[in-house]
Amino acid sequence: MEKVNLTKRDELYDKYSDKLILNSALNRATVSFQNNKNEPFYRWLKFKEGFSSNLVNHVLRHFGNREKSLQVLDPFAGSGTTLTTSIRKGHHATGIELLPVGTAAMRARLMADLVDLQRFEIHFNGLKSTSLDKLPKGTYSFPHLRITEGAFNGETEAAISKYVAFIDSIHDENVRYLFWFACLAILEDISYTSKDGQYLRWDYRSSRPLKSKYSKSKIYSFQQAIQDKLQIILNDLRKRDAGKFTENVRIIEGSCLDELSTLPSEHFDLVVTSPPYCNRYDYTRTYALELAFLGYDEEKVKKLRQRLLSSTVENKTKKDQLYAKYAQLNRQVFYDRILESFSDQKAMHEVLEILNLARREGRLNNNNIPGMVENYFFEMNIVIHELSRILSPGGRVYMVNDNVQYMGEEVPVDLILSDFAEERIKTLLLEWLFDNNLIKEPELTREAVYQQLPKSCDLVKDFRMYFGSEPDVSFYHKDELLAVIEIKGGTDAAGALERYGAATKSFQHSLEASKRCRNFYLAAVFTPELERRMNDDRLVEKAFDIIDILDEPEVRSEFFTEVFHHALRLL
DNA sequence: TACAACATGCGGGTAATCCT
DNA sequence: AGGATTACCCGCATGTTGTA
Repeated sequence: MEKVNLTKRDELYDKYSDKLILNSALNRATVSFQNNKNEPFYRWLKFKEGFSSNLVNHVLRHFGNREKSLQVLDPFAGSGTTLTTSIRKGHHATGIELLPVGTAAMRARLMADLVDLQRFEIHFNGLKSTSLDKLPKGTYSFPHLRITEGAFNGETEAAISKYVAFIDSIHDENVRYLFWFACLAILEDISYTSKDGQYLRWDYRSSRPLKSKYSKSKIYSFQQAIQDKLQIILNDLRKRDAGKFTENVRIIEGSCLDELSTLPSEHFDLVVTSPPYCNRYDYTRTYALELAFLGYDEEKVKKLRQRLLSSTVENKTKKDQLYAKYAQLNRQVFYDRILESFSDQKAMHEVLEILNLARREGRLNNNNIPGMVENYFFEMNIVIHELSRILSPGGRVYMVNDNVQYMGEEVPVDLILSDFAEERIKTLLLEWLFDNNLIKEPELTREAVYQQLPKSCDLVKDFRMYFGSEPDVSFYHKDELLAVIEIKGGTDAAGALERYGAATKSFQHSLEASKRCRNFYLAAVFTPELERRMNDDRLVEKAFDIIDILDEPEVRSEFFTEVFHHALRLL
């Protein structure tokens, strides 16, 4: 075995070991499309990469019953499960999606609100009563890409042509769109291909020269598939809910790397999303049939591949264009901060070093893997920073992701991304200080803080606040230490005492530095034993539940009162 | 036994570098 | 200089395994 240095990833695991939890309510079926495949509306397009409406419902329940309707965002909206599920519960939803297959599915959902049911049925009955072979041929031929060539047998290919000619004669725009979408949704079923992670896998019956004999379970005839699909759509249309989707959903077609920066700060309460994984899957290839049907040629497909969040070995870096974009927006500081936190991510750089070494020694099966991993985290870092800017106080992000392995090296995607996101509570403190005009530095603006958290900050009346790691936050008046805050986000009860133990060291230091110092302990879990220990030690002036601070305005204001009024006497 | 947000590999073309 | 060799990029494909 080769000798590798795993410390940086081990350190990251240690840092977050008490925050990792297993939740048996969220299983494989929930976080994938499986739970959705028989659900009305969701089942129109088999969007394998999606998660289920169950997951979104779980998150909405977990987020708690709020009086007001929430602003929900999905920056990687896909076929729109987050949006559809959220508005059903009375919320407002915004979705960003670049893959045209996804936006087509969401457009179909909009049409579902608008379409005239009777006219849909008339055309459906018309189609059922005539055999497709008897219809005129028309001029349409399926615009194949290189990698879709030979995906259909002759009969199916002809049927598609005739069907497209048939729907061209439908005058009602909404009905026509849904009929067109039905065809898009059955392309895989009627082809020799199946979507298989990174590429299309071909059935042995196709005319392609293949090394292995893969047998697709069932290849449907066009007539059968289209009728089944239209029937499902018709059944679901009868369950539509009076235009709610159209009224309460906003769909943005584009890349969230471009679009998030156009959204207002502190606007969204909840983000539920599933970004692409760092796993080499190339959706421009698995969705090649659909893209061809949508009119994408080779060139357009290539361009689309490069615009998507980097998750394939063929993605080139977007650093330069993102720099140019933020320069144009006059937000270089934000971009620089992202660069900084990116270069500070030691576990990721540990992985990159190992992968680059392997590449130099010829041990990688594809030499673009290090570049892909780097691009992925750089772009995701931008997404996370933008999300933190547009999230309202108390807002949360729920993200489905997975860790990956290359050459046996695990990349802890979840932890790296958590680390990027951890500054939320510090931002909250700064926000409160701004609200109460307690910040002295005139050049430190609210916008600047969202872009870059300062390491320290001068407050009025000779007070000063420092951000660090041990302690997380400290307050001085002139040279005297007056208060420190330790933040422990772990959620498992078993680790509660261990986390407190680590914090006591920092508390003891602060008391040695200044007897008047007040210690605040913020944790996500309090056990009876922990309460007893804190009572005995008398190190902690006051303890708060992090979740309560984030969620309950009264607790938050009590926390601020304790810190700024009682401990610091700043007010 | 079919199915997977799973994991790893290969061939051909071109650019870069080496060698005489 | 220019032919030979190597490195790298790009596009496309197959192999493996746990689970329901």
